[in-house]
Amino acid sequence: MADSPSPNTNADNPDLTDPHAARRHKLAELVQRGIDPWGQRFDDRDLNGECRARIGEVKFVTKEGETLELPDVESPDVDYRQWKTDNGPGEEVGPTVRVAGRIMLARTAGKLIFLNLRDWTGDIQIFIGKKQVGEEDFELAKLFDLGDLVGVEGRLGRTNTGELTVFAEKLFMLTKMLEVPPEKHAGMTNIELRQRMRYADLAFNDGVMQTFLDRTKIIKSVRSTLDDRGFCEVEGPTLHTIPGGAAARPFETHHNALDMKLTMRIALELHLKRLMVGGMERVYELGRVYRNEGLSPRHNPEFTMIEIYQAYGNYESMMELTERIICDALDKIGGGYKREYNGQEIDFTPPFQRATYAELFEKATGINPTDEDAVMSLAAKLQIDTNDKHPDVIRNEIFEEKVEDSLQGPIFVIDYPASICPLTKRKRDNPEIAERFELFICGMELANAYTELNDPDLQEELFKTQLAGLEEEDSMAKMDHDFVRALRYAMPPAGGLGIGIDRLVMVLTNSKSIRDVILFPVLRPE
RNA sequence: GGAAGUGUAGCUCAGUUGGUUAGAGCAUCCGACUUUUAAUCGGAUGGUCCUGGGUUCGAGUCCCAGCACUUCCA
Repeated sequence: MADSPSPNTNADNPDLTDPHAARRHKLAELVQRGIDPWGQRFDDRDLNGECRARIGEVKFVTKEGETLELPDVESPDVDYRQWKTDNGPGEEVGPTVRVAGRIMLARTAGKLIFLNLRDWTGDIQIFIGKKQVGEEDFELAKLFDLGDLVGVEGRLGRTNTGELTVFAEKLFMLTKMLEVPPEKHAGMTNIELRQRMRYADLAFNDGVMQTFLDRTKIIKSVRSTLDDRGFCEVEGPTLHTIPGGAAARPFETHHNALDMKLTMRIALELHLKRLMVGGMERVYELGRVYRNEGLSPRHNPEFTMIEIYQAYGNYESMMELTERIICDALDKIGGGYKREYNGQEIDFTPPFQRATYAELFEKATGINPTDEDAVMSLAAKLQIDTNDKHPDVIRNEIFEEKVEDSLQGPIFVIDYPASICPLTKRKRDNPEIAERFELFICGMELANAYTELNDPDLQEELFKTQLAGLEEEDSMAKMDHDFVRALRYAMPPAGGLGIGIDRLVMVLTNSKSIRDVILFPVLRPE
């Protein structure tokens, strides 16, 4: 692939029509002229975005010395050439700037070169005229290739079409690119290449940088929402001796000095609850968890989640908090509460819709979920394996198949069957129902919250009860004696909330795959 | 784990029923052009058709196996 240099690159007589060889040749040419192809300090520069914001400082000075404001060329009514004809002769005069960035496009027109220079605040056009920059710099400009990082010093102005442009006076080679850039219209579309070479994806594909900058904004926003409400961020261990807090298969590793098996964490829950016992009344952790499962557009083996615990709250408090976190994040990235995801309009205006597990089940299947015979016969019709399975497990498989995909949301599904929620407090008036909700958007589970179980004896009992029909790795029922001991020291009644950050970012940035919001998703080696 | 799809130049893609020397655009190189903006115009270079077998006079194309990716399902 691209990492093997072409055979022409080392030959004495390189084939200059080979793009790689041509770049190597120009590199050598730069060195020969005493120009460092890898650049030097240039941090006293102006960002392209700042330059664009200074467009108002560019004036038109007529031959008579009169200074005119320039018209707004963004307006379709303005023909800038005509405006100049009407007001000329004269020239545009703006402040001197220093910019740096990657050459995205280049157009030569005789003894002129136009560049589109990109930094992470956007693009700006560069005008390089042979007469204007002088022979030496013009020869340097001829050694520039698409993708090179260059610096330009010059005056801000406008071209005849009105475009804001840096009229170069001095050029700086900052770094040569030795690889060939992707196709300039289509970009790099091969999904595997984009993920393997995220650097090139970020540098050359539109929208990729914005998605990841939005991801950062969203995560910052989540933290600030919680910090503003007095929550304390902590860091729990990522190496666990007992993988707990979720139903998932862990990654296993080994500690040499202690000669013991360790597992990567699959959830944050049990350690955060220990901290609540210790008196951290509002606590959260935002971090990576690892689940040894298959890959899909919604699953990556390592992903980012946040878990939040609030003493003296319950799942109702967590619903309000969930809405607050999402709406604050939407405010930060802009674009309003009505957004498109996968072609559907999602309305995030709070409060989000709420419906119970039982009523959604009945609506989708026409069957009352407490009617065991009807549930069993439906399961048979759906060809769900019912052997040795607890009725609630079967019920939940039907729910996943018939209800979840159709939940466009945002909708809180509340009040789950208690037997599938071993870490959750039961409803006081109905011990069959757990105080739990899941937030669904476009059929995707985004958040999961409980009124947390804090009865140590009941917790111990639930750890011992393996639900019939569940594989061990699918069960949350893994005895953690220290956790039960912690509960005996009294954990306050509390609400707990977990949010899948990657999925939240997917929905808020309209990304179809979790791999579009994870910089370096898991891939097989090349 | 199962099914379907994809894999051709550095990148994006065509490639007919199996038939001459595998094409285009971008990029690259040469030439023209001092206000272009997906610049334009003229010319040139560039291929392990994913890998390995097989069928055939002849395979990018058909068959088998494998690899990678994508999507759907479990």
